[in-house]
Amino acid sequence: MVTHSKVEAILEELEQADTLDGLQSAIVMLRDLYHVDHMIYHWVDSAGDHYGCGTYPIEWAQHYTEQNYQRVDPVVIGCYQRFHPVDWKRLDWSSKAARAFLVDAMNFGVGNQGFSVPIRGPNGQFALFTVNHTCSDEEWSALTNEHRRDLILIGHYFNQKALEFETDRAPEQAQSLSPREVDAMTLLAIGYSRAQVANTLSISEHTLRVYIESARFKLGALNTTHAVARAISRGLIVV
Amino acid sequence: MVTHSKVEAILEELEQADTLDGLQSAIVMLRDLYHVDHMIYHWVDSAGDHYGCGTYPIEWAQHYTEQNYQRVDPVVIGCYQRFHPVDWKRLDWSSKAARAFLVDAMNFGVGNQGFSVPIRGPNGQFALFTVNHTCSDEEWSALTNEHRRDLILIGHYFNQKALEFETDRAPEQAQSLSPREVDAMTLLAIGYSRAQVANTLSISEHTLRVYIESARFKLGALNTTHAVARAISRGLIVV
DNA sequence: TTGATACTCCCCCGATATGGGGAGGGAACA
DNA sequence: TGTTCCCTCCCCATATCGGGGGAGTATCAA
Repeated sequence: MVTHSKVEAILEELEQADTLDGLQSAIVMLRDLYHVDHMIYHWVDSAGDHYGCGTYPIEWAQHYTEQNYQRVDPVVIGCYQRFHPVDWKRLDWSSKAARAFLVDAMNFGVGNQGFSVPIRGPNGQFALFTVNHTCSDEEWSALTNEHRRDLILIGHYFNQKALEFETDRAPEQAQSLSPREVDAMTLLAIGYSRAQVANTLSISEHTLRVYIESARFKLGALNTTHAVARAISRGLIVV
Repeated sequence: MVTHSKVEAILEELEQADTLDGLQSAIVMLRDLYHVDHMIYHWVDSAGDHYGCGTYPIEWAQHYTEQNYQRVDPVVIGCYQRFHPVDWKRLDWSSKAARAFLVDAMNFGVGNQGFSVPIRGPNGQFALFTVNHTCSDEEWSALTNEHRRDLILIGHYFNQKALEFETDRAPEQAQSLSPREVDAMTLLAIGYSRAQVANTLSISEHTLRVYIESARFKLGALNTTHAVARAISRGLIVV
């Protein structure tokens, strides 16, 4: 049983943490406090830079990365489309790749029950805070119902800390797009060709190119598709 | 003073709510419970469709919309770049437009103290949950420190409800992509050219084209950029 | 067994996008 | 009053994309 004062104390301590080691030991403490097998916090993004901490065996974490499992992991895919925390049982495990992934995970010591909190930050940052355990459905349901709100808050504070540590990675984030650039990106994102976009905006195609290049530069993108992708995931345009 | 059991009760009730009126009356209750002048929940969206409820005078809400104040509102701008809730005093009010906005707001009965929780959902959804009051800095600081976590949670549950009501805006079912198609879309989304993607996946460029075309077909996309944009906004890939 | 779905490979060619330049006017901000 | 950013327009060469063909493997499920 976890009392609210305990949760408060944990959050206070989390707020004080100023090293990555502090987060790692915090998550171990949390796991013990809630009497679960595993607790994990990690960033999700297709680029290489991962950040996370938790109690999964390192072999599994490595294997996950090597296999690029986030591409097929139903937890990642499912949470990315949701706002509320979700029990793993409610996710879509029907695909072949998903079932293979699950078998693999359990071979590495991942438990049969899971509960994950999706967390979103500025600039399209996305992270997962997950609790994992081996037990019956009934026990798990009782556990998650009781601690759901604690877990939301703890995930939130965890993410706050992680953002503070990783502040160096998003230095020129405030780069916003000009109205015309937003127009251009938006129309490209809905499938218009350059000629169509230029026509829609009633400007020459040459002018349009300037906007696209400018947006590409601001977004640090390598090409138009990349720029549109970044604009969407940073929430600069809505499609 | 607000006890945790009260917060729990509120959250429970919030979860039960099934009408917009339910949210409106909930927010009035919350305002009274926390003894503040105003409490507001609203979506922030560059497009036209607003959604929100709260206790600001309707004149102010209308005026805000008419003046397109979200473009200059330091609360919106500041929260959009932050993850943690923020006291209005810590925002940047230095611009001329911001000061004019503030004067206008206070003329409409908006209090001098504010505390806003940024909330992010899938597909770039962004909302604000705000508490507003008139009092001294010391009182306000005590109030926000005491209830910060409650407000994060309440904001979260409010948003969850709002998303449920607005579920109609995301009707299209996600036609899932094959692992290879996900690979292709993901690599394209991070700026790789067709040749680079093919090389990275160790397949011929011709094969890659088959995947891209297949994904484009499944996503109903007109070109590669469109396909990537759809894959991202439907949560099929993570960038 | 048959059918469906993924995954892999190959040809040609025209349409389109990209990247490298340069240049001028206007609004806003300090 | 100058600097900075935004909007607008232009040329050219080449890399990339998109559309049209066709064909073989493997796995899984009906």
